[in-house]
Amino acid sequence: MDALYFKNTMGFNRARKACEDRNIPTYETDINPASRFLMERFIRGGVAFEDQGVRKENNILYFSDPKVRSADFTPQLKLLSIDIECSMEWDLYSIALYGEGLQVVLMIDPSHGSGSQTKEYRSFPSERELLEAFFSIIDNYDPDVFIGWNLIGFDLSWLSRKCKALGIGFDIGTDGPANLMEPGQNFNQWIARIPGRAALDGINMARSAYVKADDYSLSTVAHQILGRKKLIEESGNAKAAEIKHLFHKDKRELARYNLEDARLVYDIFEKLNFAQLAVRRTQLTGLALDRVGGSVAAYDFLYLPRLHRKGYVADTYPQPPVGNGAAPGGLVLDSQPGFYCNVAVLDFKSLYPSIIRTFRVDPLAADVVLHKLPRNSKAASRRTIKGPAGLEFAEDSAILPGIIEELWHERDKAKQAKDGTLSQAVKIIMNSFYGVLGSQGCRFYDPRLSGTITRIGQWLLSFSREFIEKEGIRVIYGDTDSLFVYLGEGELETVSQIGLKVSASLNRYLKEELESRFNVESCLDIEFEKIFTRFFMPTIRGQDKGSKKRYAGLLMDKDGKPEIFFAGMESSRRDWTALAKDFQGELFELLFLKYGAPELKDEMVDLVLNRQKQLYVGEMDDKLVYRKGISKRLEDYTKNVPPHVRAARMLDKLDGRIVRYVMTTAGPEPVQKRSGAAFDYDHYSEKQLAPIADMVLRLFDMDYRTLTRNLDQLNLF
DNA sequence: TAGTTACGTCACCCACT
DNA sequence: GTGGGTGACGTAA
Repeated sequence: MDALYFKNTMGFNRARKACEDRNIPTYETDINPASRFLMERFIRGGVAFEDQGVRKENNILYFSDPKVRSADFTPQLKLLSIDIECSMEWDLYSIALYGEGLQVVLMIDPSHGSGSQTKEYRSFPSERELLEAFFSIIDNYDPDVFIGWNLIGFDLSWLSRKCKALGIGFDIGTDGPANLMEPGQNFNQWIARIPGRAALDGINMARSAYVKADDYSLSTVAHQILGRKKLIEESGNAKAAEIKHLFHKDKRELARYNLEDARLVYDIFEKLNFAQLAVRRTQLTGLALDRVGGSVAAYDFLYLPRLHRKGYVADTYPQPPVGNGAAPGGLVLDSQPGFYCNVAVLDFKSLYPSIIRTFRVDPLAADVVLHKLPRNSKAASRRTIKGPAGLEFAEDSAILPGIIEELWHERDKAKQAKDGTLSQAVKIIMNSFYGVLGSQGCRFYDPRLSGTITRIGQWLLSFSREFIEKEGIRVIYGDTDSLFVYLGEGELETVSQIGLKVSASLNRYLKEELESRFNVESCLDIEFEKIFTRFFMPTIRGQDKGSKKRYAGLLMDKDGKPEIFFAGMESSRRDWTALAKDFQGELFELLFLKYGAPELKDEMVDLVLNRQKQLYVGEMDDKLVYRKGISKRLEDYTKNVPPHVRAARMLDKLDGRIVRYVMTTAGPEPVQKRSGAAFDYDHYSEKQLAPIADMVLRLFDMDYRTLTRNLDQLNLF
């Protein structure tokens, strides 16, 4: 293998083309040369420059052909939240800027000049003058990162187009104008190239940090995270109309609204530590601040330099697919439905990463065995490891286990230092490795590799289950890395001790068995994670068979307060109405807190009948909204047309991906555009209340239909 | 500027009664 | 009217 080095990208591209034309195979040619330069030097975020060739101009340092090396540096990023308001007709109304020690709204106001200017409210006669002031404020404030909500896809791209139309540079960088790239063939996102600064979108950050919300509008997320609401709650046309109204009638109020939005984004970033999370992920993966989500890219960045140091290079992506098709996923045990007291959850900590470590799962280590590749270690250490399932690996050639081990230590350190942000960043990356190996988008894709991980996971879960059952403890459910064990009646203290004892002896047993069966040192760790003092496992709707991935349980939270936890149930899904979710919450609160009390059954019947009655008399009208995502273009729903699509088609313009609609006697209607038809209470009773009630009522040999029909006959309403 | 599979539920559609 | 098949969605892990 020859390595070719180039002085510039043009030479690189020319040689690449020449090789392609002559059918000369090349390797890793898809890697961007700048990324290559950084990854081979293990530069991940922090860079040290040697001071030769440094020049300073306009407070900016320029380096020409400097020596660089990696450096440990954690910046405190200076954030600037920006938000624009504009008309549907493409007129700019205002821009709000919010940062530390800076809050100002720039407002278009042709009617008067500098009359009512303050530090926080400045008006301008034209878009051009406003934008020039905007650029000048940015220049003075000198932020590292712009933040916003749909910032790149909306605010920045809007401003970029506006600047182009006005014939002025989009001058928000430190050194030359910013470049906004539309979603196109190679990438499906808006990309902002801003010299000297980055742009981080709150929506992406929220998703990548696993913030769960019914939708990702600023309004919803701000309410959930900060408990604060936007000043204008409408959406779509109503919002546009309100903004237009304010612009013409009450500019100060519009400014207040505009600034509050910018501030909400800023506060969400502060509260959830988004900027620090992005910095930490950059330091762990080497990926640029604004693209830390790329799992495949992160894998390449960490893996390739180490592969080279072992004397190998990887293929250029893409390659024709290897192996045929499918790898299994996690094992999900059949559940034993019913009501329980004291169900403990035993849980493998970071199961897949610990399998990779224990059994040395690795692309190179597999190829070394499969293709008998040369190994450069001493014969004595040329051991191969074969676990309970899947491929065999050459221990001395494995790279990935070492990467995970390093990350594992980082995570332990982070936990010790109580750095939750770092700990979370490490966890996200460790967990992505399995997915990457099973993804066609990765140059190391091989379903035999991902399949080895999942099969060993399945084996471990079954093995653990058998151990626990041999101890005389019932396992009522399990999913991928968890076992739900029934500990029986008794004081919380007593049964918790049993749980702790079982998990400890299981850990010991696993260690011994893996050592003797596979000659490996176990990195697996099963933990007594929590205990539900009350637990409910539902059946599949309309059947007696236990359901999977759905359950409800009663936990004690940190302050010793009882808290109901729902997994997979209607309460944890956005596509059920508040009517159903609130009802389910109330039913389970009653069931769990009053379990064993003689009045439970009567109160349950009362609750069910009451809610139905309230529904029909209109007291629940504000809880009848469904939310459901649209994932295709509206005209592409051809096989069948579900209700949310029917509702969406009634709208002039879809505002976001999620449709909010209600069921009326005239069918589904979007909340933004009601025909005036009445709510279809029968629909809500049958589709939202009945299934929720029946799940619990069957414990008492009752059902919703009988209960409510009897009531009808008694003519109570 | 491409992490994965397993699962439950619903509405719609169509063949059949 | 019924019931099986399927597309779509959102979720667990």
